[in-house]
Amino acid sequence: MTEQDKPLRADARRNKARVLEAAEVVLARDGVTASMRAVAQEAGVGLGTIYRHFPTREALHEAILVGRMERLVEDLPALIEAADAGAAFFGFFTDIVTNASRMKAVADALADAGVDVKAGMSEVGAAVRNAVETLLVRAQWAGAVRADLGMPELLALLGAVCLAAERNQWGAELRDRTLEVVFDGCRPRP
Amino acid sequence: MTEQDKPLRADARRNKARVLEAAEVVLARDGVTASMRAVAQEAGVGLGTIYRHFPTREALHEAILVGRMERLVEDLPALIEAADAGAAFFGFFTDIVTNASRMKAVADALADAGVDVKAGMSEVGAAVRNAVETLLVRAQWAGAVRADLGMPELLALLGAVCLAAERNQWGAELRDRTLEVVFDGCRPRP
Amino acid sequence: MTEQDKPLRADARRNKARVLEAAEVVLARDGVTASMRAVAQEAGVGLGTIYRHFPTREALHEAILVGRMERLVEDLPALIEAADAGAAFFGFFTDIVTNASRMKAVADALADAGVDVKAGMSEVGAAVRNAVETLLVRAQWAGAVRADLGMPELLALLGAVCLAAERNQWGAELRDRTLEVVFDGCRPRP
Amino acid sequence: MTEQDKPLRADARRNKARVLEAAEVVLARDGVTASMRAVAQEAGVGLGTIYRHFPTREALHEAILVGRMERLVEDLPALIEAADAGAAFFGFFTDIVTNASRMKAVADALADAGVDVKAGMSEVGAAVRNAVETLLVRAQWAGAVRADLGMPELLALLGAVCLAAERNQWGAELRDRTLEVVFDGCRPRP
DNA sequence: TATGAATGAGTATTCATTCAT
DNA sequence: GATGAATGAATACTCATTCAT
Repeated sequence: MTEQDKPLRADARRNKARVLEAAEVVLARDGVTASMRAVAQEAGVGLGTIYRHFPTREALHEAILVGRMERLVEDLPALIEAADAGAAFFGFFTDIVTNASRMKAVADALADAGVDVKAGMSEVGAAVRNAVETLLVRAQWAGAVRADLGMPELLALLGAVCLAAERNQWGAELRDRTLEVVFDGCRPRP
Repeated sequence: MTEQDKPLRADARRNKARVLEAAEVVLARDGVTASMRAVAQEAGVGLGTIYRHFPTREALHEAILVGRMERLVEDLPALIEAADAGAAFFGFFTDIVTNASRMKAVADALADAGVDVKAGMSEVGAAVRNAVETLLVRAQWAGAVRADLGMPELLALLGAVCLAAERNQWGAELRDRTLEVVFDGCRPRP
Repeated sequence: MTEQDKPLRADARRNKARVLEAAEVVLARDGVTASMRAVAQEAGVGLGTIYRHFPTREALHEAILVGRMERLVEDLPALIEAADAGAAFFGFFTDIVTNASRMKAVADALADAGVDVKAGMSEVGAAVRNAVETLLVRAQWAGAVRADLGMPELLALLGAVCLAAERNQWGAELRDRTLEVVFDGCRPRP
Repeated sequence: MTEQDKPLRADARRNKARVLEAAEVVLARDGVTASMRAVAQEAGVGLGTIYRHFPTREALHEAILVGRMERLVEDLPALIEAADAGAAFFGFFTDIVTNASRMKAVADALADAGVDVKAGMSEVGAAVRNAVETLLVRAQWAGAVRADLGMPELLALLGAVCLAAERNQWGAELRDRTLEVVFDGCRPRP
């Protein structure tokens, strides 16, 4: 049994979680240029502890991305089973945008549109894309979404709106009015 | 009488332009964290030359913004006079997005929708917004754009698509397919 | 509970001392414009180590001041108890001037006569002034110093001689001859 | 006739004088670290003009020193001829200290006590020292100053008091009280 | 294992000096 | 002669990363 396979001690696992949580808070507050020291302080651990769990700053950021993806995936199965496929599709879209401020990285990942996925994120990323595709196809079958809407432009749109909503702090009204335009563009011409 | 009123010497003006050009290239390449030294090297000038024309890194970034705005404004009068108001509207939208890789800041500014514009950019920013509004109203009068589309959501959409197109390096096809959805959303329901 | 209360690790304290020592040497050699890098090199530590212990250049300079003051204060109680009040007074004066090359800042502080002392130095500065006053009064009672010599001019003289001795690298002979003139001026007319 | 011998054109001479004057003002205001640009602005000339007259920053500073020395020398012949040699001696000392705020450099030069005189200053510096020595010797002959007071300690004292008076902004009263002590130290024991 | 002290390359900015205009 | 634009070495300070305690 190599050292890599060893399960983490309880306190080590707890520390890893605290670091991740703190990193999300600090990145949200200070932006991508937030320092490792700031993360350590927020987490209440030493700098070395961060580096024990994440070998580089990049690795920590990537771990946050993966975490967000995983949380996203959790909600998907229920939506996929929903009766109203159109409502599920548009609702999912709206949910993501509404939470865009905590989803910047998700937006980034979605906007990547399948290219250039970072190592370690391929599985969960693929899971998300699969689920989105399922939502899309079901909504198209149900006639709620135009048949010629492809995944690339859907992901591109979703990513774009998330990015802008987070960056420019869209209010609820602006978000709803903007999404209404986008959704109308997604609906079949009558 | 002050130095501000004096026109720059020919070589100084040339250098200032080179710095701005280089800064656009370097910012596009390295992101907002690009160093002043990198800009100086790209421009082929000394570090001091940058600081002669732009007292701080912030000032340089703002100058880039203003420059982009100004270039944008130059094309607007012709569009406003165009016969086909709908084509002018959608064409302008497409133009901006097509050049989005060099227009990140424009997107920011547009999306800001008039809020928190840096000093010195208010005028040109307002000019752009005015022109966009004219294009919108004319396109609505011509029946090419739905009547209930307001400026806030239009600017939000425009900003979002620009931001994403620049950030994720959309290819021509992805861009066109995505814009087609957005444009359909802007058109009146038949 | 805070970091401030924690005692420094042994090596950290050693490094802090080395930095202070090196800073004294370098400031004496290069003047107040000495660079932080020069201090780091003299101390044999990295630049960052200096900044860990002293957040700014100003803070380092102030720490040197305080350190010198403290060393000065250590010697005072014994002098104040000395049998020969005149010898104690003139001896103290001579001691300070003799060490003037490492006491430039003390001179500044003394000459300031209580005005404009940096925060954190007021206490020790006041202690020095109190002790000097005690030495003076006792020497006057003992008839070794003229009764009309006040603290302001005493501190002014002390500061002046220290400043010049440090600045112009007085040799032992020049210092002694000069002090003899000053001391004669301090003695009562027979 | 080489270029070096050519007398300066009237405007050039005027500019040189303006630069010197401005440099005195700026150095007094900003200290020795004052920038050449600040001097140029105060003088109302271009940077290049300064460098036409003074090849380096050092040269400018030295020129200021020489100028101050020269002004000092102008007053000396009258003092040397004065009837009361003691009054002349102490009066000269007081005058210098009184003007110490504009005499910092003089103080520096005097305090050098004959060592390390900068090139170009040797003549005027020597003139000053000669005159001071004459004042001293005459005062000693007149019995107003103790016979064992040598030039080195006299210059050292003078320099010290000037330095401190300028640095710590002595008021008139503090200056007079302090000088009284020094002068008493210079007088013969009765 | 956890800590945080140490490191030093990298950043923005200033300023003496040169030289084209 | 005068100007001020250009230069780039130098400075204070930050921060990702390593490693002794």
